[in-house]
Amino acid sequence: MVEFKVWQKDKKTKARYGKITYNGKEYETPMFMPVGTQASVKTLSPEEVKETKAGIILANTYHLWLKPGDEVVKMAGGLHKFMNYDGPILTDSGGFQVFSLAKPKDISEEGVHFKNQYNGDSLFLTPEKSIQIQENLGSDIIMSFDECPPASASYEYLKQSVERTLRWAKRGKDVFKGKDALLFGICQGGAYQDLRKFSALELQKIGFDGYSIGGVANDHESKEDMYKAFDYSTDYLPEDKLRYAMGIGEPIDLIEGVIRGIDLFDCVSPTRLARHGHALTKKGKINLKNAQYKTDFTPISDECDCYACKHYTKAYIKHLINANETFGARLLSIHNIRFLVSLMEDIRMAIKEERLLEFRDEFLKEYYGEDFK
RNA sequence: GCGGAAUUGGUGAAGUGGUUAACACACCGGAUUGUGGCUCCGGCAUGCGUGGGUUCGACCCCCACAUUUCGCC
Repeated sequence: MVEFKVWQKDKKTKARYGKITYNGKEYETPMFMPVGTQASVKTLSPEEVKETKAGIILANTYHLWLKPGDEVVKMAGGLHKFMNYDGPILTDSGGFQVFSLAKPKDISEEGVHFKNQYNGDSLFLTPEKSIQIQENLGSDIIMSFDECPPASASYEYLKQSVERTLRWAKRGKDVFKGKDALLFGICQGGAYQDLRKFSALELQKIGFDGYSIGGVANDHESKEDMYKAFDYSTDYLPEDKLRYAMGIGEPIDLIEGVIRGIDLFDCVSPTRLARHGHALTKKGKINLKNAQYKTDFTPISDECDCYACKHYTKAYIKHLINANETFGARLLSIHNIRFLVSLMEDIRMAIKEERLLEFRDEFLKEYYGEDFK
């Protein structure tokens, strides 16, 4: 069972420092959670994930439902046993994937019809089914099934979508067994204050163990709108529950999110960037495919304490990426995850020392360069 | 020595007597935010072995030379 407590609130911002307890272990928040879509953080073993000091990892209802099937995972004894990970596991509801990966045939009050991406079968996912799958998976933090409309959706569409997502959230809560897991509601409403407020307050009437902020960072949404969505959501969410910004992982967004009162973030970016040859550093993102690194026999970062930086050079990792060796993606994934986890450590320290805004300015100046406003 | 074939960017190669030489790989950049695991988007031959000629116009036709390759003595 996951338990959460806020330990310290920042005086100048909405940031909070907190602790999650799980199986006798403590995990500090704000926290970044790596994504292990198909019961695996791509290219990494659970030991390597732990070595980055990441706590919670994500898995996906949508993918695991289709392959190998939640019943198989249940037979294996749940995700923790199946994938040999004893830390907390959060599962996404499949809401986002249904809209982003499958082409939904039709979205009705009852649920969503869509095609299985692997074999074209017609499938039907409902709020009840999503919760049931997540319980079969043995998830510790379960998401409500929501509709995730594009950032370009009209106010009218968002309004009716928010209302339906609330009804779906209620239906999910009604079938949720509540055994050893938390259930989160998902706040939607784009960048509209009234919709976010309505969504946040209505979700609380249903009552959840934590609240997610969804519909952010969708199709080229501006940062301004993303931060509005954060603010308009957290302004109306309870102080004593976890807040989770879904799919957010750019360093600047993590910092701005924490400032706006968010505790949890997840993102595919550290591992995807890694597979494409990019490394995150305090001086910005670098592309190891660039010719300049061919004979650069220094680590990605001198200050980084990750396995990749302690033992390997940019030139070697570049060679692995160029040669299409998976070890390159693995080293970069370790580094990038460690980078974001370490950024969160710095953020938590800054909250504790009451210098979060100063920390943000220093970080951004170094990350984006002197000319950053 | 004689006869045949070939010669297009880093590589493999398409190509037609008529404005900008296809495509692929490699290479050089960029992208990537609730993950379809090698993806997506750009750039990249001012030149078609060399030198002549024919033609309004030639990578494409003709001649010579060079190189490669095959066959024969």
